Amino acid sequence: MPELPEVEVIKRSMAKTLTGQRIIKAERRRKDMRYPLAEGLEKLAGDRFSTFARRGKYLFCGFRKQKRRLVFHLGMSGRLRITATDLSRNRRGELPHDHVVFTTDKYRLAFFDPRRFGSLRWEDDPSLRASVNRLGAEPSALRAKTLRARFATKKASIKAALLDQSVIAGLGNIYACEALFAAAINPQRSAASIGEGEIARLIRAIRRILRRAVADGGSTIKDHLQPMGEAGYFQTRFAVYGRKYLPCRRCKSRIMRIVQTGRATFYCPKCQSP
DNA sequence: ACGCCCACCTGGAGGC
DNA sequence: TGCCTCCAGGTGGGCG
Repeated sequence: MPELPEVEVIKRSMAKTLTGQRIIKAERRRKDMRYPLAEGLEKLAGDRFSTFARRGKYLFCGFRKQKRRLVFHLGMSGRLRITATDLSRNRRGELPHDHVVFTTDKYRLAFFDPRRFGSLRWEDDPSLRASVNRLGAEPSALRAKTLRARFATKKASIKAALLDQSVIAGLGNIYACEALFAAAINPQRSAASIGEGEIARLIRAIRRILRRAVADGGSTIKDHLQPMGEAGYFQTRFAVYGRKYLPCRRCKSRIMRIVQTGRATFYCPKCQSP
């Protein structure tokens, strides 16, 4: 589910609602996720939520007393849900897939993830640190020169390069497709073939798309909801993603769907001609 | 060393 | 209604 804009929207909502909230209870309901869920959450009882930060698709959550931050990754289907009460529970008293639940004076925060590709680890967890250390530049900090140098040695397609988190942190399948359309670059071109002017255009396109997506609350296709339950609306503005055979918004050609490195790529063959 | 395939899971959609 | 197949906003281990 969540790429950079969704994680950013979730982070802002959590910061607004949870900062300073006193934790009454933090419990792990299930630990057999892709990575074992952080241990020792019960020590957070009596502590308070303090800071919220994002790096790539990782969400960092800091506390007043506990030195280490907790780090969420939402995988494909992860959500963070804030409810005022426990009304969200079913007859048996639980929502299935609420793998971690924080209870504060006012709220219940649940880490919900049916597919269990997500993770919740302490920031000093070796596997988490390795992943975060590998991350490339935040889109806001991208420099044309360094990006071009990075692409120059790649044999993969530009689409695959944009999904490589060690090059740019935070882009996923939706926003990679949308950025390539906005920059009028064919997704099958090799990363190394992207020229100076195109790199500059691509960086501007990435920033513009991400900024608009955040402003729209992210993209809600099936899973993503903001913590308080609101949908995102950027999906209504998709130029190509999920629009196979629909007319291009710019030139009316049919949008095509191909598969690159196992992922669907949507593009306009005319606007993004090779 | 890099690029690609695949597994890791669940659930929704669509076909029959 | 049910059953089957395909598909999905990500990541990393393993293999060529």
